[in-house]
Amino acid sequence: MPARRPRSAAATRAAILDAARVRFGAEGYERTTLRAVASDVGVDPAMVIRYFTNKQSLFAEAAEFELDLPDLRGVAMKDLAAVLMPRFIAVWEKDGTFLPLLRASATSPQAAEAMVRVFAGQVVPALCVVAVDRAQERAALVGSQILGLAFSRYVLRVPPLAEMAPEQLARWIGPVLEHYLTGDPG
Amino acid sequence: MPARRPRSAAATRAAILDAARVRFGAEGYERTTLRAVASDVGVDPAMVIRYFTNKQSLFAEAAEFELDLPDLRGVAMKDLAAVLMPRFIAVWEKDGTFLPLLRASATSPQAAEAMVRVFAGQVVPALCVVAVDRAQERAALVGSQILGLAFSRYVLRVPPLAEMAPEQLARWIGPVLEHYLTGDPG
DNA sequence: TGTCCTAGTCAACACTTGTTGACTACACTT
DNA sequence: AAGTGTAGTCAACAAGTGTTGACTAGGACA
Repeated sequence: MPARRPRSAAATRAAILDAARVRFGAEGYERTTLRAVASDVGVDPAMVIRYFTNKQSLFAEAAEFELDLPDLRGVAMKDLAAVLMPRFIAVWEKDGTFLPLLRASATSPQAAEAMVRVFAGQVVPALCVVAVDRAQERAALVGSQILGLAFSRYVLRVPPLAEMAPEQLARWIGPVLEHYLTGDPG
Repeated sequence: MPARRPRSAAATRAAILDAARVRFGAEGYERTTLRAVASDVGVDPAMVIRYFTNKQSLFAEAAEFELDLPDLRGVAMKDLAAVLMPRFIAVWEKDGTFLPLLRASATSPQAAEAMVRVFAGQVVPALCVVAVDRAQERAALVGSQILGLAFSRYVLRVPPLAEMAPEQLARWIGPVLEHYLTGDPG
């Protein structure tokens, strides 16, 4: 019998959560199996249920995250992208929680709702201080571009976008954000 | 025994394909079951296999589509969005083949590749006639915005975007396309 | 030493899925 | 009326899923 060296409950719970994030992020909700997550951690599948009761609950916890957008007051319109882009990229690439949610939201209505909540709760407020009118509309447009970028870069891996440097990306996106936030279409 | 009224093979095949498109579009690849598709058509699951041999093949056939982008030569830059947007929206809303592919590409590498192929084979060439240099890069950026829009509007159903009129959408997007196709960031 | 609590395993359940192969009703030919 | 090809059904398999409940090693404490 190989010596069984029990860690603390909190440690395994955290390990499971981490593994789940990676798997959900790489393979999406349905293709991620509890058995795979468990085996990543080197633990019995039953443990996953013990600590998270459900696959759905596990996902819900794995997909919760903070964007931590900086305060945009006092940032010049033309510098907006340069300020925001690094933050977005950091969140995207932490292989933490964004990708799982993005992937899952394509097929799961609940995940889609969660995504909308993140958007409404964190992106819209941050942009409200720079968009004078029709904030919802403007923020949604900004969101659509940001989301499309994430999808093209990390999910589809469209060559030119997947390899583009963050600064270059910011230079392209900058005028677009400016347009969405201040432009005035009929 | 209720009278069994066999249709032509081609007819059922087509019916199955249609049902599959709807299901794949609404629920994604993994959550779509052959049994559900079959029951939509009112037929035995075995028929689906008989005509398509595989779930994967069924999907592959269901997700093949033509964008039929118009020839953009002679279209003024400022009218580009007004020309393109209706075409995109038509394809998106036909509940034909775009949504299945978009949804599936979030979790299936093959679907993602298929999406990239559509993009490289149909979007890039159409835009090449209006983008002078760095066509790949410019087209990819345009694609990211278009994709993000589709995702926000049809998958996430972000309120302001889901309900926006196509013309309004075109007015917002217009300057962005123009920027991506003609702008010059360091 | 004996007794709990806790982190963990084990084996199995109930169910769903894609897929198969053998069978059957129907309609048209002869 | 007999026969034949085709559109379709039926029942089942094999594999994999989330989930459960009963059990066990191992340290802490009395």
